[in-house]
Amino acid sequence: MVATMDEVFKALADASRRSLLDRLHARNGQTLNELCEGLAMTRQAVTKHLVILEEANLVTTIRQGREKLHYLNPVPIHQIGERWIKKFERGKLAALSELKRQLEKRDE
Amino acid sequence: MVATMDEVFKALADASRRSLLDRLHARNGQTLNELCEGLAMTRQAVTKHLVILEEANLVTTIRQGREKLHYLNPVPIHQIGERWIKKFERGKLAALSELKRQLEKRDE
DNA sequence: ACCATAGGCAACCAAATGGTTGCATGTCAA
DNA sequence: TTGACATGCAACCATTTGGTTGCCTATGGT
Repeated sequence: MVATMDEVFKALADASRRSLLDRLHARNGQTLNELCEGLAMTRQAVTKHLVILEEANLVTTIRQGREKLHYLNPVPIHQIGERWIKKFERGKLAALSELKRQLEKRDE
Repeated sequence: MVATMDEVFKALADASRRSLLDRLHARNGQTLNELCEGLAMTRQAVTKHLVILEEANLVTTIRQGREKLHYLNPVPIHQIGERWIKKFERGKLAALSELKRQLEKRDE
């Protein structure tokens, strides 16, 4: 349950998994079969992706009878933004101007 | 040179590569050998990681004599934040309250 | 000119990844 | 209670990944 940031990054590395998050973002609380619709993948492949997303705490599930409802948990995504991306925003301009300076120096 | 968002996500998925970005963030414009220092990895392994970071446009290099200087390019990181993460920030509260509602419903 | 230094290239390897098929289990409805 | 439907589990497979070793090339200093 205590997903590491590494698990989140790894979970987000796959386009199919990002697409599943997109689908849940469009409509939350879908069943496995609903999430499979229109995908060029077997149900079992989707299950595996969903397990990885669950382990990264990006998706939470609720069993309801024979159905399993999948809910997007945006918190880890938000944390990536706060804890990781923002670190690189600071000094962004400084880094770029230094790069520009070096690129110009190269052509002297 | 036109790195896809998929390349960026994949590049960020590896902890060693994120650590290399951290090092460049701490001190920009390092050589390959400098970036290797203190790492439990051969130089060739680091080279491979740097190639992946370059292909994702996260790192730009300048050849200077026999040295190759590596510069962090924070733009793709910023774009992930803008184009991808922000999408999930919207409706974050809505998603969480819906999840809470469902969790409560489960226990009835 | 020579040698140490910085980096590049290629072959190879084990493990992880993303996918499949086949079968088992659990639940709802007639 | 029986069948259809929703999901779970496990074995298997090809490809990708992250790493290694060994050798080659290029540049700078003495």
